[in-house]
Amino acid sequence: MKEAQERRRPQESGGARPGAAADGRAEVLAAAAQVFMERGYAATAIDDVADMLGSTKGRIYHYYRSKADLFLDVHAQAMQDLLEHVGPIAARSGLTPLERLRAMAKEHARIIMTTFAFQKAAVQGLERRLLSLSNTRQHREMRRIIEMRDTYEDLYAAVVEDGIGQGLFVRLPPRMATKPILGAVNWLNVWFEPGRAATPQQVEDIAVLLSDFVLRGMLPEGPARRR
Amino acid sequence: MKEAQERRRPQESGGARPGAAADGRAEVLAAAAQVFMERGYAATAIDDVADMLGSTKGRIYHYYRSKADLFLDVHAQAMQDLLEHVGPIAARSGLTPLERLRAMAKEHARIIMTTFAFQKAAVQGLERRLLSLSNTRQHREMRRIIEMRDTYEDLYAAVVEDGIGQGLFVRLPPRMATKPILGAVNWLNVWFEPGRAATPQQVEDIAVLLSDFVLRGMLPEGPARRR
DNA sequence: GTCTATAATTTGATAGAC
DNA sequence: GTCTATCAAATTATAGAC
Repeated sequence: MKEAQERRRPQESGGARPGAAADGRAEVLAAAAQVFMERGYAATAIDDVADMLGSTKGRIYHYYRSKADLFLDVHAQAMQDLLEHVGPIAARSGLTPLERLRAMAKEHARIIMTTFAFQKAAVQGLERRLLSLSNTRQHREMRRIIEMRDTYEDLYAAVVEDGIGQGLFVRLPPRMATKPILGAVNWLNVWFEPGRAATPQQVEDIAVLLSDFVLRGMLPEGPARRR
Repeated sequence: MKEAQERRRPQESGGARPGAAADGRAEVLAAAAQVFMERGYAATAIDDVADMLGSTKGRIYHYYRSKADLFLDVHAQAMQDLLEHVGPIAARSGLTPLERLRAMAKEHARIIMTTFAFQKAAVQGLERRLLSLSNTRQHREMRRIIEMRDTYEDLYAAVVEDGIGQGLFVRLPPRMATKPILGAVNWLNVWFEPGRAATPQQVEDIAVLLSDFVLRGMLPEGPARRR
């Protein structure tokens, strides 16, 4: 049974995206991200999102036609955040593949921690569950999101390939190498708790630890290391 | 009716755990793992599990009193599989921390790929969603599962600490170091598709790639490497 | 733009036949 | 041990008032 819960404010810790405008639609979106993060897509009732907003369903259905549309928008926003911030680093000139990979992973980690609700909701919903959308418009939007995700992975595959070509990285199939790289960082979505340990300094430390880890994961072992 | 205590091995394609016996309860459990994996906990209807079994609800409710109990058992089984297989490696004598960490991660990866339904269902349900179990018996079972998970992480923290003590690994807080290690491997639950790429050789290759990656992630960079 | 009220559907769980 | 039938609750989405 669903307990009566007091209404909370939107844009609580973890739910707010910095720079998110305060128009109605964005407020609804942020609240949805928060609740999807906490309960997952299927377990979230539209009424839960309304409660989070301190309003009723009417407000949500004014901006979104369905729960699936709402979720798709959260997911799209999450992917766009990644592409917007990591894309420029991937394209920046004057960096070695080492510096580039490290900077990309570090920024990725930072985005997860600072827009946690969106990222975590998106990762949870990455699933086949939504592939069964019969609605054409929704299905197109989902294809677009999957494309964004593939584009994002391409950024990593490219820097890996570059690093291998320059003899800096271990020789792995670039597409395969992106799996542990993204896995090590994306696992933040499972263990990170924005409530505690969310001072800027702690976020920075975690981002550095993770990005250094994945960089070392791509570096050949030093000759002086014993086995 | 109360629940039986013992559980045995299920035996389906994606949910296959090797060494299968075929009692009714285990069949139900394996089918549940399969469906939970595909749709997630909340989106799974008991009728879906019944369909997977080619039967009706009655069969499921004969063995389990609720959907939550069914899920808890899938989760417990997944954790037990990890502890049973990786625990002995963590305790084996005559291995350096390097060899030990690599063997542990490799076995972990292998278990994910060979008991995929159980592992993936468990990772998806790691969530806060189940923490709101009011039922006392279920709540106790959940505490037990969380304890298993903590115990499992301890295995990695211990070998990391050991390796740091011997000057083999980079100096990181052991608990923090386990995050990217487990993340790189557990990310398999997101991208691996047991349908394709599931020949024993491919499973082996992936396990080696991932375990080598996490090992390198813990090794200090060689002195001859340019930055 | 947001609310109340409600229709339509799904679903967890139980009872009792066989 | 499994099935059929059914209920009670929850939930998505809509209609129309304000």
